[in-house]
Amino acid sequence: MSLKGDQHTTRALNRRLILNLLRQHKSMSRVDIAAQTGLSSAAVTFVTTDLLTEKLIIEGEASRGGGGRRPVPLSINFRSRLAIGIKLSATGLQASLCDLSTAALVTITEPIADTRPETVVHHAAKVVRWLMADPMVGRGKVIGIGLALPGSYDVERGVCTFMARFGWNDVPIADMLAQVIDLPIWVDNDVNAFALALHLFGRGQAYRNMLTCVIGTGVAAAFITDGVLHRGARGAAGEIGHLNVVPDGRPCLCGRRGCLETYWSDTAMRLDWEAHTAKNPSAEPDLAQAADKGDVAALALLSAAGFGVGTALAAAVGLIDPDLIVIGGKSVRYGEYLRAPMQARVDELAYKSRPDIVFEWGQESWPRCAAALVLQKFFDFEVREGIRKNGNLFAL
Amino acid sequence: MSLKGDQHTTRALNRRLILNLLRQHKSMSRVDIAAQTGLSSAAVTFVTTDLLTEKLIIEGEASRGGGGRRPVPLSINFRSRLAIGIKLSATGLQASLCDLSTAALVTITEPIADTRPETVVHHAAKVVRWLMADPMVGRGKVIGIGLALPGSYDVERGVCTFMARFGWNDVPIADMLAQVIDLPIWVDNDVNAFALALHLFGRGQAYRNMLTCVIGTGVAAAFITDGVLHRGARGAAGEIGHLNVVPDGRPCLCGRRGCLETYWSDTAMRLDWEAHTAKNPSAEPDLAQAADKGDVAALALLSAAGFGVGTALAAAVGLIDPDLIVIGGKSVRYGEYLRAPMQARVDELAYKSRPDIVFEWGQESWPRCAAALVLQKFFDFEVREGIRKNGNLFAL
DNA sequence: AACGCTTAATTAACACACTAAAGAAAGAAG
DNA sequence: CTTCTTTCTTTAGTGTGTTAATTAAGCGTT
Repeated sequence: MSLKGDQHTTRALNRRLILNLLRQHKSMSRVDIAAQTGLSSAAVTFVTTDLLTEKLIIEGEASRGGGGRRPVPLSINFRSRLAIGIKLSATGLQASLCDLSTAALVTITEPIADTRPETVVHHAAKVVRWLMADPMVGRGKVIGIGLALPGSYDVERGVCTFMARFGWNDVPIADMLAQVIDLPIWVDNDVNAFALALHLFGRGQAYRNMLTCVIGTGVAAAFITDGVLHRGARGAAGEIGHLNVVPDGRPCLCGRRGCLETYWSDTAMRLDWEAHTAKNPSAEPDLAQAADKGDVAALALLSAAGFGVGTALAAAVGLIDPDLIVIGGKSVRYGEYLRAPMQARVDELAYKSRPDIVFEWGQESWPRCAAALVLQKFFDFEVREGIRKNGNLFAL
Repeated sequence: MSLKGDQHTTRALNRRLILNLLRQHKSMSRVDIAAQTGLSSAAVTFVTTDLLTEKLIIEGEASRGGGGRRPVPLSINFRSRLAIGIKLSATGLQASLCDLSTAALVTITEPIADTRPETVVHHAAKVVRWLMADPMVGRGKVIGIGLALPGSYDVERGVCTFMARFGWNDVPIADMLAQVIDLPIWVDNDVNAFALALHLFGRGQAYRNMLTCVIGTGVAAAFITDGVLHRGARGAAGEIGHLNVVPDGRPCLCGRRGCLETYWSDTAMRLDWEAHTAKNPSAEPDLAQAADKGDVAALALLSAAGFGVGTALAAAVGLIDPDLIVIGGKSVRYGEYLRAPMQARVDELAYKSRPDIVFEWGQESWPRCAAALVLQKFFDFEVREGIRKNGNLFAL
């Protein structure tokens, strides 16, 4: 589905261009924007006055004392709109009210009784109502809800096609939420959300090709190709956790054996370490602290994990040729003990390119990534009422 | 680099939209186009009269006898422009004069004395002059030259970054050719060209996500993500031939050991079969014919190859989630003997999606794919003089 | 054969968003 | 205070789209 062009398209294109420019460089004058975009200064005035009346951007104080009228710095008014990001996991929901920079203003967690879609919808609606009641939330300020799922989501059809840990198959979760929440809802796979968040505001901002991987309950990847998140034909792209690494190895939730994530997910590593400490009562019970103390077994475990994940990443690097690899998830706390062997393995196997691996994760990363699902639409598309109903797809 | 919008952008967008619609459905009336694109019928008239005066499309005879004025079928005038595609390989050049459907009108081969860039440029220029002298070539009919290289090419910088078999490193081949050929020149990796050709006119036309793999002198992949060829950060995407499949295995041209293509490239299989027939003089010397005759060793070899390549493809399938896998290259002649075990292995390992594998290859595939590099620009961009110098990038 | 009905394609009137160029605003320097 | 410089805005003109009316082309009925 290619893009049809009319006047509104032109304006939407330039609006997006300017908004994204301001997102990257935090502040620019109108002439700077004109020079950077190739637009005439008049056109910049037209678009920016629109954005100013919508309060989406704000004018700063002119400074710089070189001769002539001083340029007025423009910057995005990050607090002008808010987004709610919800991360769904087996333990429950974690939700944040975020501003346009994905800064989390309020965060709450909500346990869920069971994993049925109806239950999830119920709790999600409750969480949204709670966050919407915050005094920061003015009329029309929240532009949408982002939901990040630990499973496959088909954006075209709007259904969660598969989520092993929840037993979901073809659940139209977006529609179900839309029945109880009167706001635009954007759903996607959680690692896709991570990739988008990094591309919009994180380390990946400067790069057009990026590979991301989250090591937590499982191991999953996602990647940005030429500045666009690649979701795959059925929204199933980024699968590396179920790569077979040991023929006839440990049984996996997916029903097969020897999958990578049965060995090198954060959960698997924690269980392995627990088994080790059970046999060696003198060992430090926390893997990260044990590594810090120089425990040889702990270092060996993390080194093996780095080697194992690095091997899988190297294959992905050959295929995708990313500028950068970003790792997220709970395992990020192991830091260099995990990163260094991973980088070494990628460097060893990589043929033509050797991208850097960086670790990036925080307490509120998941719900912030979920909020990025909303912001992605905001910065990439025209934000208007009815965009969801508007049939004009904006995909190239 | 996002797209700036002005009047010309709008027209270019709609022009491209209509041109691509006509490329896919071979013939459509103006109302059909209007309905499909969402454009008003007036706009369609404007654009199509432009295209008609440029002789890019032609009106057919109205037929259909249902009441009312009969629609005039429009279709692309495939012979109105021509493109020259050149495939470079260690043995020499193969070049074709192609029409807009990549149909090869004339094909020639030219051996090269050595693999130095200067030599290649010399022979390429000679081949172009020869093809341009064809009586079919009218003034301004040839819209460009496409060159497909068996190595990595960085489209942004315009240099061949790496080509092992030729000993090339950072060779600015496009500029070198531009000095002796006065036509727009588009260079890319050969497997990328294969993927583009399939996406434009081959089996991949209906799909937005496709994985392609060529099994010939080496083994290499390329993929289309969301309708766009993914080239990677340094133009090095699609590497699978140098995946390590046997630790400390056969030595490879790349300097390492155990690479996939040292076992399952067409060349490697042929050599293996030659070694086998040397020991078993009664065996059929041609591997494909031996398989046809039911030779157990031949079938085992092809089956192992299918298993080996299938294993690598399965990893790529998990990552990319393609609609379809298309295999090209000399090995396509082994047909089902190779395809069936390959498909079986992908089906076995694939987690969420099991795309079909199809074989597609012909005598003139390489130069036709090279010509597709030119046509891609033609159908994706506005065709105008000076497009190469025009700084307005058209990438989303 | 004339007339009306239907569908396709074109034309006319208007709207919108850009560019180019002139003008206004805001500060610096003489 | 005037003049210069630079930024930003306004105005006039162009291109491309939309809607609505018109013309074109064929079929069927009287």
